[in-house]
Amino acid sequence: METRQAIVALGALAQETRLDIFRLLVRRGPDGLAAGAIAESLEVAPATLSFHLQQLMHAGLIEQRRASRSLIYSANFAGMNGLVAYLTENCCGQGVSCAPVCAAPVEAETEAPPARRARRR
Amino acid sequence: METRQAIVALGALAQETRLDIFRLLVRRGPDGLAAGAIAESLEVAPATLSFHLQQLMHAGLIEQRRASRSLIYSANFAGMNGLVAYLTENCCGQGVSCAPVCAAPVEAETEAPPARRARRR
DNA sequence: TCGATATTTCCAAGTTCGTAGAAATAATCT
DNA sequence: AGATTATTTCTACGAACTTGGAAATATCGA
Repeated sequence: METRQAIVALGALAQETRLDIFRLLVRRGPDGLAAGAIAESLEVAPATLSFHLQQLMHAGLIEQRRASRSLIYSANFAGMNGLVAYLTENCCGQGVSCAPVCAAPVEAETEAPPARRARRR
Repeated sequence: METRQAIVALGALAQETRLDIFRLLVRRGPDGLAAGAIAESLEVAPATLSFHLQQLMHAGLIEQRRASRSLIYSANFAGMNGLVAYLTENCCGQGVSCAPVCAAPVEAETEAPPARRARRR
């Protein structure tokens, strides 16, 4: 993922309503949710929701498909994967671990900065 | 990390100049870089740089320390860790993998890996 | 085709962000 | 103390963002 694209994705998630929308869709999984259902669930005006959905679409974080009259939105996990990958690759030190999910990311041999076990005072 | 804090951190990184600053500091490692050096390296006006540094500080993504007349800024890897943890936990499907570093997600602990014993959820 | 439903587009506020010149503050050196 | 260096704070302004009412568009059912 390029920096330009990462900035768009970060900006898309850096907004309360949009982050709520995205988290809702993530929890919903691949099935997704209709725009109307999202609007009702989060209590957002239709026009406002549509605006935010487009921002998330443009950021490559959600996908859209039509089911009859409804437009179903779902999280784009590949897109989110790309963002997390960008962050871990560009914004986390190589030696200094920044990946919380797995203990041994790539190379673990540099010194450990937060190693001192300061006992609680 | 709470959602409110995550939004602040995401917003801090969702800006070209600030992302440049942060990536520079990450590459620089724990030694960090003086404000003046950052301004020169990125060609940003001092007042503008100061504004962005405060945003990053407020987001908990960088740290500040004084060395003589200079203020040295360095990346806060723990803070970045918290952000990545929030994203993987809240914005990535459980079944659908979204962690690119390691293929097998291992019961992600909440935060603060090497610190004291982690709190139970 | 007509009416009903689901969303988007258009538009007009009000709000927040990004920028940088000038002045102020902090620390050091002679 | 006075001069010098390093950053921040104050300030202002244009740009970008957020919101939602009203109208337009798209699809479906009768």
